[in-house]
Amino acid sequence: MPELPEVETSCRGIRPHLLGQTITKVVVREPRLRWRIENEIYTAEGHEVISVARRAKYILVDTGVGHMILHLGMSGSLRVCQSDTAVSKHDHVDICLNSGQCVRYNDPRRFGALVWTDKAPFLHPLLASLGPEPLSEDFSGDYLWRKASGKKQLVKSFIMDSSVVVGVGNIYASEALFKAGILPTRQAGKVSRQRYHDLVDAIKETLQAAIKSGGTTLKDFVSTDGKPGYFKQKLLVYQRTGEPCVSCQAPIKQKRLNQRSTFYCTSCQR
DNA sequence: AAAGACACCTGTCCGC
DNA sequence: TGCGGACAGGTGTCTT
Repeated sequence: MPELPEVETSCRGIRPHLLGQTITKVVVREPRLRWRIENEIYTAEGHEVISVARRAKYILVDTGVGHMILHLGMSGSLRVCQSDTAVSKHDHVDICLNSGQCVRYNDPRRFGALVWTDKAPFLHPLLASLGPEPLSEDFSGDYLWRKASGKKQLVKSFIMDSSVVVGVGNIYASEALFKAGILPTRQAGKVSRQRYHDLVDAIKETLQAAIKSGGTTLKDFVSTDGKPGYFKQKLLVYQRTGEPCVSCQAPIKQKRLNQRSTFYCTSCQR
């Protein structure tokens, strides 16, 4: 599920259940995620959760003696349930709490990760070379324009590069480029400064709106599996191949760019 | 150095 | 109904 809004929603969903709780047990039923879950993860047992934060699409759980770094990959999800709730297929990990609840990690494709670090999490190799958060002030039109200078890469690939900016996944890359009126096949270095300003605005708007919609599913996060259907209804181009453009009625086109499906309108995007 | 391809995995859907 | 193939929200690593 996870684009950034989904990860943010998951992070907000689990935070109140984790904060101030002691981790009584970490149950690993299937250690073979993207990387094998190392035994160090059990260091967390007996320690209190001090904070739950998000950086890019990583969820960071601070235990005081180290951090859990959690990633949901393509198909991962988290939910909060009682520790004795029957497990379902692909429920790989439980983080059990003294409240009797646990955070349960489910991931059919196992592209996700659960990593332990006893150093500052931002120094971890997975996080060390990440670009700015898309919703921060550091992410501006000027920043993106300067960064794009001389790049021959497609603008879509460019904004999906996590060293440029984090959290722009395949869905929102198409969506934001449509809103900004930029063809995904443009070379990054050939897009004007003004258009990068428009693109940054579009990325921020798109992500913010999605987080807001994700928020509406927050209240029943505990009881449901936390799968929000928020984006489907608001998507302007993604998976709308052949359907009329919301702006000009021309049929939406689809093309594969760097092995990723890409959706756009040839008359609204230049 | 930069850009693109590939790999990791399971589930689902579509055409034959 | 079954089977093969394509595809799916990510991203580290390998190859050009």
